[in-house]
Amino acid sequence: MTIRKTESTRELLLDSAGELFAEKGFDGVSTRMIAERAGVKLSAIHYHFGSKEKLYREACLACHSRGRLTSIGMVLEENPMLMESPEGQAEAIRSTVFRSFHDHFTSNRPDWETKLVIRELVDPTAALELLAEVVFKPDTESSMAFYKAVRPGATDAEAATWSDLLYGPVILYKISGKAMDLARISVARDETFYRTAATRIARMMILDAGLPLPADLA
Amino acid sequence: MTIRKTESTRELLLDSAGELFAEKGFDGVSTRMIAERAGVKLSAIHYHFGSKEKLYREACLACHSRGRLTSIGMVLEENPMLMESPEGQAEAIRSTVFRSFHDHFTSNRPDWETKLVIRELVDPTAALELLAEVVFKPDTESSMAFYKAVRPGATDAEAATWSDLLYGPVILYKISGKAMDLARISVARDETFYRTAATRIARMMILDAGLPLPADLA
DNA sequence: GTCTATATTGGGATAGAC
DNA sequence: GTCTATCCCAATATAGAC
Repeated sequence: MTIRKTESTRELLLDSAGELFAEKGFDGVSTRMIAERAGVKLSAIHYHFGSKEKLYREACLACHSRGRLTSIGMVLEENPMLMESPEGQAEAIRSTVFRSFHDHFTSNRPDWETKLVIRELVDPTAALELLAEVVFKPDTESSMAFYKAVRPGATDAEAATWSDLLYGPVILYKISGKAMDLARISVARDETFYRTAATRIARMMILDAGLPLPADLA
Repeated sequence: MTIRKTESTRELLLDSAGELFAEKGFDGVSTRMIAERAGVKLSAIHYHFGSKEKLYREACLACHSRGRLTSIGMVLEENPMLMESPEGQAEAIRSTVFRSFHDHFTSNRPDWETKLVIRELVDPTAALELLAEVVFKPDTESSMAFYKAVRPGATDAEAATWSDLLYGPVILYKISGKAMDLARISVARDETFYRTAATRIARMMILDAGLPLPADLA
């Protein structure tokens, strides 16, 4: 989009394909559209990737490695001391929620890089199995482990439903933007809106885990 | 699938189309697949509906009229007295959440009837505008009005984010089932799981609205 | 209203020159 | 590695007999 002169044909194709697949899904995009947007010839796709399906898989993996979804496991890895007090645990939740929202809505990263991964949740293709192993499984495991550490008696189902609420809302906001704009014209999905949402979710998740509420979330 | 002998060709096509569109999306389904599943000839589609796109629109509308998503507006209409006490308001939330989960996961209604509507949230087609007016707008308006009645000082954005959390989780569960099964094989999405989820969400939403928690949600 | 063709387009993929 | 030209098939849609 900007300084693409230096990008290789392969990278141009990956970018174009990622954008289009994220927006319209695998079936909604033709190889001709991808080639045209990339400014290369159709046959380049098959030369570099072999098939449309393989290009799709490559795009999923590329966008995963470029734009990782924030997980509570990442936050705890960066600052392991957070686990040592209820206040720290609450902060880990707050940080995870706010960083997730930042990743998706206020960072300047192109949004197809995560949207494509999330799309597989909803519209599973053959790439889902791969992504589940590399992305979804580690993330849910880290948040379920966190919840069980905080509430030792919890069942798997309880940990899972808590974990779902940690990531679910941001996923839904990421995916269903157009419908929201149509449904309520009075509420703009701007930075303030997402801060309001993140605040509410962080507060609810911290309280529901039985942890003390940080002052800035009251 | 069961007693379809008496259904008209038109109804057979609507059912088959609804099921397939809900599962694979507009682009993922061919008219041939629809006709074959319905047990009718391809040309019947164009005779009865004119085009694939018109059939899709009809299917969206049909499934909406058959399987309405539970909204807090419906609950309050059925029992207006609930608004008259904080306990009643809390019960309205509890009832909305549990009925939503029942509609989607434990009723014996075919799930394409709501899944197709929800899919438009994620994969907008030309039908989205119509559905936003008929489905999404009334539902979000009723829940935002409810929140504002409970918390008079609330902003539009606050009401909107609360409303999103009321319906969001069940939508996400409805849509991303396959990915969840792959991501955590230890947790079955059975009736117990969904009861756990509904309990947690109802509890969080009631507390976050500043209302008293019913005894059965502790 | 339902059938059997068939028209027509657009899709993914390939061959072979350069 | 990239180009042009083309193959082959599946898709939507239509025509016209019954």
